[in-house]
Amino acid sequence: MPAPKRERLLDTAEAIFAKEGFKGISVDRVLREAGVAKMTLYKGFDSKDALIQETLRRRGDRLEAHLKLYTSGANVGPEDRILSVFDAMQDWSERPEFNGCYFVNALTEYGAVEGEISELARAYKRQFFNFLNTLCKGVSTIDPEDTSHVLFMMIEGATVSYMSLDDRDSFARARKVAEKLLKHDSSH
Amino acid sequence: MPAPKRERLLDTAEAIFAKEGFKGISVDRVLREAGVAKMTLYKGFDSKDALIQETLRRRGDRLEAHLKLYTSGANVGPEDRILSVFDAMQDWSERPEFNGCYFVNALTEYGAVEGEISELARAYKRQFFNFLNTLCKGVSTIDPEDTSHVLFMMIEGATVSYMSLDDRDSFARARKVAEKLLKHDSSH
DNA sequence: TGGCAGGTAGACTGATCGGTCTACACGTTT
DNA sequence: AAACGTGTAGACCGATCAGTCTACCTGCCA
Repeated sequence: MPAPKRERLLDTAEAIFAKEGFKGISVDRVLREAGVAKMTLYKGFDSKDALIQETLRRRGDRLEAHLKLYTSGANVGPEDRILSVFDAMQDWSERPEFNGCYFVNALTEYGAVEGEISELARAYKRQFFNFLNTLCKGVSTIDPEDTSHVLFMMIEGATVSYMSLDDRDSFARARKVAEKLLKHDSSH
Repeated sequence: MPAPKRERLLDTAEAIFAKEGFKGISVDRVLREAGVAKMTLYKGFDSKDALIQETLRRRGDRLEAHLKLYTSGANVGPEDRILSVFDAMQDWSERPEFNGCYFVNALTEYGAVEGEISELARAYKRQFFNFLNTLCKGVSTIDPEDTSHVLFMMIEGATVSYMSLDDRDSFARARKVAEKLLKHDSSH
């Protein structure tokens, strides 16, 4: 499959899946909106599930790059590096393709049955947690294990609050809580 | 439709929808597992969507009763009332029917299109937020608006962490953070 | 005991699903 | 220009979807 068609197909698929879920969307719908023929899809991918898996990988890699962009400043302290994750997620959530966490959404539809999709989704969530965990290990005054779990919870919670209550300030609010926690933890 | 069949149908439907999502589940599957005939379903409900709506209402009412059970103690201070929401959710999450938030899950599949299902799901999330908000108004030393949003985020985040990282301690962890916040906020 | 009514089983319908097959269009090579 | 090969369009396939229809069963009242 020529690269531009493949790109268009994956971009369209990811956009639709993100907004409207996976199982309820037909491949015909994706094909129609992408302007791509069915054989073109099935030459490049084994199945609809394989297409979904590839959109998960692409989104995961894109999110990872986005996070690293925000947290890899040279002259920033470890606490600020952590706080900038919240800025990164706020920016991420303002993109039109955002509709809650793509991987969590995949898990609600595929998590009950073992399979490559649920494994991929879980792997990317663990990867995000490990990313937070590594950042926390740079701060000597906190328990990295506990704090990274708390940070993970706050970011996931901000995501859900953003979506289900239309709370546009959720990430800023979560960031403030994180600031408080990073300060207070160091005081005992 | 006789009451016991209706109950069995709704219980089975809710259990399957909770574990495996909505759109990917056929009414035939629900019928088979409930041991109920198709006509019995369609005498009692207009459509699959109407059945889903009723499961949302039932679960919402059940969760509300569960929360009130935990938070309506007579001789409990307002802070402890708030903290007991985390105990309630931990208990709730240990039930076999738990698989993340039923309403958030419904929103990931139906949230993009206006409809009765997404409206119901959003309404129950707002109701939960309002419940937290009311509890917060009983504590004079905090900003109820801000705190209830933060509590909402933490509970939703604990739910996602529980599901996607298999973090069985997420609600206890979130409760500890809430304790800290309720104390610290009162000190300035 | 006869007849009526409510409820149920499961065959059936048209639409739509994921996936395949075929016929052809077009750029490249000779 | 002729022959070839890659890639595409869309008809097509069996399976399955949500929802309906019909034939029957069963309990109830006369």
